[in-house]
Amino acid sequence: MENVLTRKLATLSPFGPKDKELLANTVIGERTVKAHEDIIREGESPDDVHLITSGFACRHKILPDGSRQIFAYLLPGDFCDLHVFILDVMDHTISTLSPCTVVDIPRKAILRLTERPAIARALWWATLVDESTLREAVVNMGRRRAEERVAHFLCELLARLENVGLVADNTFSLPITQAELSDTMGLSTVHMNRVLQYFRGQKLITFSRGRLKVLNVEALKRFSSFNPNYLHLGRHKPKLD
Amino acid sequence: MENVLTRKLATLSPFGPKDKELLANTVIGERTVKAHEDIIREGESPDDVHLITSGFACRHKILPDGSRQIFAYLLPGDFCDLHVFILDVMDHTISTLSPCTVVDIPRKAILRLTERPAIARALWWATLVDESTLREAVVNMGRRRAEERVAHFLCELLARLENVGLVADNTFSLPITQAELSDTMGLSTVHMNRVLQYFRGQKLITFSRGRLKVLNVEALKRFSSFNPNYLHLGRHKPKLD
DNA sequence: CGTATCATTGACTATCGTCAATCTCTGTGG
DNA sequence: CCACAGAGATTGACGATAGTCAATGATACG
Repeated sequence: MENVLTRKLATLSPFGPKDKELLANTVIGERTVKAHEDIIREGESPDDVHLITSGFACRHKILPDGSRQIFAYLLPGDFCDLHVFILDVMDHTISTLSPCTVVDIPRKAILRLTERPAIARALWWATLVDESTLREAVVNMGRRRAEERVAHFLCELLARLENVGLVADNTFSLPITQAELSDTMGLSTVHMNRVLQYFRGQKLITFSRGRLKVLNVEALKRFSSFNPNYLHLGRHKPKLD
Repeated sequence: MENVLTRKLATLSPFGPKDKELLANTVIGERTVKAHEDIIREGESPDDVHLITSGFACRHKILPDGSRQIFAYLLPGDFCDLHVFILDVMDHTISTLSPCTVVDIPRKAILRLTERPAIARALWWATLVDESTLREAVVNMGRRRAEERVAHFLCELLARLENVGLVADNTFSLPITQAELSDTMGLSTVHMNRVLQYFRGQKLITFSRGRLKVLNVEALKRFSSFNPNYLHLGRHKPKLD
């Protein structure tokens, strides 16, 4: 009866059977979305909240000159747009990077979920981790050179995917193009390619046909001075008094 | 009886007299903090939430090589660390940039505030706008060259300060050094200086002795393709059904 | 008036982007 | 089975953007 969302949130907040049942009954009705389609667009004001259950999606913006910046990866178990409850209009677009399965959750169902304190806390936790991840992205873009930046990003992806059980033997599916990676890292495709070549030469990674293997996790972390604190993956100990 | 917080939040969520009274009674006991002191440090787990009532503070991280990245400016009316309710440990440091006045709000008082739905919504709104601002910061760092980047940042600052009534004649107090600006923009101090020289030469701004004047707002916005949507400054229209 | 901090400048270098060509892989139709 | 097309990856040559180093000016403050 467990789904990807329950598995993710349950590590944070101790759920009772009633919480789990409510979550299980909410995450139903998956639909598939092809690669490179929009899930929700800037300016829209959707009535459903979207949850990714498989595949990769991303938050991004397109600038007037046509260039694009991706600023967040949405992995299985991630909510796309919880914030439209408060900020009525989307200020960015969410698109799939690979084929995805998505669950559309009606507003009302979310309101029912947030009546359960443990679930509300877990959802709030999820938004705050998104924010923290963005802060680290700013650090990454502002103060690290291309090689360190990409290494740091890969460490983050490895940690996040491990957390939802999608890594085996330091290998995970990464079904996206180098152009998409460069839009993530704020680099040109050419430079992105050179960074990847460099990592291959250093025997740090292999990456082909949508699968990425980290050959030397410790070296990659050291190289990018990766510290996973900001992901707040450990078990949560709430103080509510 | 109005304070900077009430003024800011009241534009978002319609407050009743009881809401306002509660807010007024919460924001008491200001203390002053000198420039360049930490309000709360990475790794700490404070029992109070901090609210800036005057001056400039910032969120930042220091990297192992000693370089620093500032990723958010905290202006009067901004909360520093609402998130420690959920993420028990700070993952970054908050320091003053100028002398500040700060209010320390006990955990319990925040819990009491969040029992009022209008206030809870306004606080949630504030965190989501922080997040949205961070997304724009990533775009700014990733896909804009130094000149546009700085121009965009100045437009954002102007808009945010206008929103709390701290701008007159397109002029505002910006009591920080060029080194701090460069840590914000991910640039070297030398390059930061050159960008400012360029803007002065273009008659876009003046900036000296801690005061910044935007001489041509429209040109600055056009130059950086500034679109204030992401600040969500308009009046909030909640859908709660 | 001396000192410390900040701002400014020039010369040089490193990092990264652009352009354009080529290569590789994959899937398709004959 | 092979030729071909298209997308993505890779490479080299070159140029633009931004960093580093080091010296010099300006300003503020005791």
